[in-house]
Amino acid sequence: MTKLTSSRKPVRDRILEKASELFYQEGIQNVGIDRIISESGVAKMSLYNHFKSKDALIEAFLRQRGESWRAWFIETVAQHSSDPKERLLAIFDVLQLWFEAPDFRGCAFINATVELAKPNHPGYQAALEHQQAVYAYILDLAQAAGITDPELLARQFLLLVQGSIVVAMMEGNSIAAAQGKTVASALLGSRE
Amino acid sequence: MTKLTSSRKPVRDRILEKASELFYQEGIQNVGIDRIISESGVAKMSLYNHFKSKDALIEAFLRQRGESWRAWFIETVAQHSSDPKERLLAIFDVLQLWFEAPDFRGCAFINATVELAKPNHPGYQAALEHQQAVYAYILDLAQAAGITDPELLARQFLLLVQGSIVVAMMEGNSIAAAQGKTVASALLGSRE
DNA sequence: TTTTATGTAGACCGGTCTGTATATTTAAAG
DNA sequence: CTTTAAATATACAGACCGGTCTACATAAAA
Repeated sequence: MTKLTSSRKPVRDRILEKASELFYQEGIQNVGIDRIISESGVAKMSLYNHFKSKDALIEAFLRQRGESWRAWFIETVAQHSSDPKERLLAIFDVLQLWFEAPDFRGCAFINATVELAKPNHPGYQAALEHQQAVYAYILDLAQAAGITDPELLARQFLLLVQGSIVVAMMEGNSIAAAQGKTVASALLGSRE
Repeated sequence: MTKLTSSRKPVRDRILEKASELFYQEGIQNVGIDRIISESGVAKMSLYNHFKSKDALIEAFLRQRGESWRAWFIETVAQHSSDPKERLLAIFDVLQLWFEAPDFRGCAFINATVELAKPNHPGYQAALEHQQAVYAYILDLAQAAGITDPELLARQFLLLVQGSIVVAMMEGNSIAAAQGKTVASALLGSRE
């Protein structure tokens, strides 16, 4: 008969999945290796077989989360509209959806830079690359929308996005998203 | 003769001073009690004589830093201009000054909420109160400037301020301040 | 001078942390 | 059936953590 434990998925995936959940939810430093292995039902040696250290696991967590978050975000924005300019505004509708998720606890990458503190940590670089990727995505939208000086607008939007995330996290509600959208509207409107 | 050690200032002040420096610079969780006592030249029992626990020390650090930061910020903005509307823009000039300080490592209160994670931590509430105080200050300026719907503008500015801080911290430079100011200008301009 | 308060020095405690070593089981491939 | 690779369970090392305890030094107040 098949195993009773939840060992359907490969061991590595189960470790990374549980680590992602705990790291994001409770903070990287507040979650120990023992928590991860016990809650994912895996032996400690299996973890160190797939990841050479906790730092390596942290980096894997950040890189995987970066990819999946951006995929979700870009896809959801695309579903809101096909017009680039409308998509720029839809960014804040999608942010609001995110903020309202019960497990929302801010941006994993901002949080990681705060917690890891040292810029030479492998996870720190992953966080920077994520922020660059988000900027590149907004820049794409701005260029597709025919905005003059799209780089400036993308940077302005980046500030608004990050500001909304931080305020939403600290306050524990989603009203920052709608307020960010009003600023975004003003920025787009002042260019016509 | 007077003591050779740097025991000019009261013990409690020396502890709090060094704790503030280390907590902000390297992160609360990355700094242990032993570091604080050794670098401030104080006995461990003295620390626990003045603060009942590390958590209490963290809270004291945040409350003291909140007061002194806001005092510096408000004063420096005031020096930039006496006109309320110009002061709203000067916010971002002062932010830039802050970002360029060699020891800048983001907002101690955002960082604290990320690190402490648990909203029932005594330091978490202190961080929320700081954010409220900053909002109240911006609201004051907006009202003095005769802005219509000053509450909305203050919230919009709060997003910009927090966004600028986060981006400046992650990137390690101060260009987010000037870009935040362009958004602030657009917001004020679109109201005339 | 004696008392009292404050600070120092350092050992020490229980607990937790990351990471390793070892011995055993499982299961698939030959 | 045998071999081989992967996962398990568990003990353990070594460091570090927050926090307590005790013994001693200092200095001002009585």
